[in-house]
Amino acid sequence: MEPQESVTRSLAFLLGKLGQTATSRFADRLAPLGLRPRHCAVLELLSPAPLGQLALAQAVGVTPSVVVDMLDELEAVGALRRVRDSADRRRQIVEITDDGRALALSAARLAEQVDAELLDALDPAQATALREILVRVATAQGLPVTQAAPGGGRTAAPSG
Amino acid sequence: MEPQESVTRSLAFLLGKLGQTATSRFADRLAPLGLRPRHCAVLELLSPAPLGQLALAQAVGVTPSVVVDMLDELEAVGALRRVRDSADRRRQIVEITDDGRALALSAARLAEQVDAELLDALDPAQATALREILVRVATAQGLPVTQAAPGGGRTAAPSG
DNA sequence: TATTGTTATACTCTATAACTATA
DNA sequence: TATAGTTATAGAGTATAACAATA
Repeated sequence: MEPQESVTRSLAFLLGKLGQTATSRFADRLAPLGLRPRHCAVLELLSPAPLGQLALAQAVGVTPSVVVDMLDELEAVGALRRVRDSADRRRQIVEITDDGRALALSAARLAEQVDAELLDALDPAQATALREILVRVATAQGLPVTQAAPGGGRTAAPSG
Repeated sequence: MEPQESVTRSLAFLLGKLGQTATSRFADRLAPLGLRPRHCAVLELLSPAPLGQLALAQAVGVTPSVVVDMLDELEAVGALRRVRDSADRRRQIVEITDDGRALALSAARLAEQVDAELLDALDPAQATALREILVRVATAQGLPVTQAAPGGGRTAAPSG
């Protein structure tokens, strides 16, 4: 890559500022649901199968103490359950509820609305390219990204 | 654009999480310089011409009280000067110094290092496409982006 | 002694509101 | 009365460290 010699045109800065905008807008739309953006990743990662809290923390990419708070809030809304592991009583298995799945779906639709706003300046080909590239970068950086939906639509995990 | 029905694959979420990563890494590299990411935009926006603090706040996209802090810190490092406007003594004209220009340049080089890390998973054409698209989105969203560097920007891809 | 989850705490970033000094 | 800048403060988001229960 050639020298840009400009911070405001660097990916580091653009992603940071754009991410701030995107997150803030998403949070606004999510508020009526009683959710915040970070909660959504938890729900989605729990969707295919239950997880312990430490595994969840690693998957979401936050520190365990943050998971405690998020789980408290999501449990209060009825989006998930903490079940004590009978085999190892230190562990809690976190399971998503039907309400949680419904919330995750609503959240995904709201995210699409924000996306549409952000993509306003782009033609469809660029919009598609942008999403593909970002998914690739995010995956390479170890960030939580759920499996691609085959056929471009539904999330079809090996449901449990 | 088709429904994704996934938050973690939405632009809103991807940009947020990626932005967080990018900003944090950039901040780490910037720390030895006594700068943080947001300072860099100030220096760059001041580069072509001095600005008053309110104009600067609007240009950077933060609230005026934040500008005060940033300016205090940048002034302490000798990166800029606040000059009282003799025509309107309420105003302060903010001017970048030679040291400030040098810092801005160093910062841009550090940003490039972070970019290289982030772009690791992409081929050159995708990397170029990503930057162009993000600049376009950021500009459309009213975020601060300086003019393209003359002579020093492109060549890499057979950009369509 | 190590590990799971929790609590307490602190730090960063950003915004709002009240204040000052000019106008 | 309005405006430029400042101060004080509060909120969200994240991280570290100490702690309880269990292994």
